[in-house]
Amino acid sequence: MLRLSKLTDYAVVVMARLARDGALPDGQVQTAPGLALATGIAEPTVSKVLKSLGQAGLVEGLRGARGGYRLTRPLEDVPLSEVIVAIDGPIALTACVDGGLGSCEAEGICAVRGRWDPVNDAIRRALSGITLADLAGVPRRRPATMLAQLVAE
Amino acid sequence: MLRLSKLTDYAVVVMARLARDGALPDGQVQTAPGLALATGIAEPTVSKVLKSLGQAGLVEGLRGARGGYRLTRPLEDVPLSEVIVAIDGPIALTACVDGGLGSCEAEGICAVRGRWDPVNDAIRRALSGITLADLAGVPRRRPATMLAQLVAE
DNA sequence: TCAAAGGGGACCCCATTGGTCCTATTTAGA
DNA sequence: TCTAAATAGGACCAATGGGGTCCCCTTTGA
Repeated sequence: MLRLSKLTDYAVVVMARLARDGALPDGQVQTAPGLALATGIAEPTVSKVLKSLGQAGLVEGLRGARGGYRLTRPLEDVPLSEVIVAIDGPIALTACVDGGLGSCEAEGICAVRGRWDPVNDAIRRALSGITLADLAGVPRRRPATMLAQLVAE
Repeated sequence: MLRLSKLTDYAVVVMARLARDGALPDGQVQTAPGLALATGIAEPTVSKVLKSLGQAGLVEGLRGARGGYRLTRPLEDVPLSEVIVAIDGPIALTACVDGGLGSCEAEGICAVRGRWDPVNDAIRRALSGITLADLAGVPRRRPATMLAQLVAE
């Protein structure tokens, strides 16, 4: 169905919540349990998502008592593609692409070999053109009706 | 990993092969077993793919002895998005989107509710801009180096 | 009349993903 | 100095759904 993982969905929700609650760069932090409560997502799952986001540098985790998480960038500066990569790994629509040689038994006769690249590029571009600010309910710089056009540019 | 199904990959390969072997609109037909042999994909799988493509109107199946399949349109006129829809169903990145109300327990507090639409639109546009001719090794109207730009338009 | 082909399902298996849990490590505050 | 609260990291389990196979029916040319 060409769907992205639920975890990625959660990641967007969590980051949007961080922004809404003021956990901005150099701002106050929000704890994982708190975010779980606020978003309705199970606490262990929230933690898991935040860990991945932390490794990707999209959020900053402060350890210890009174610790928590906050964004490292405002939502407008976070393209959706980065979140997807952080959670799901590299964006590549087919196994062929990242597997290299030897991963496909039909290699010799495959008529489409190596031709998925433009597709992957197109998807990456589309997803890079959308920021988390577009997805969250926070103030946007442009009217909503223009989003589709922007996104398709 | 945001990947599309293997079946879709197979579908593209099979359709490219149909074109290459002259199974064009109003042309000769190719049998499923023959295509399996030519592509290296298992015969039952090829059949499965062709059935789906047939239901979507992308290929035409002629029954009976000397039957087989042929394209209903040249590859240039088949956007990749149609193939994906034929095999995988509607292009919708998240369960939220097509599930309607009641399918998400966090509905009340979800900050991203209903905001995935621009993402889905962007993906659809990107995939509609690529035709099977771009993916197959068949003669193209434009130099390969321009593909990425075209695709991203 | 037969054989070769497509049409439409049912069916099983397994890989991936979602989700949970446990154990370190860090750090503010009493 | 000690404790509690929090992140960091990873191991682990369960289930969904997709890949793949198979079967039976219908159609049709020879």
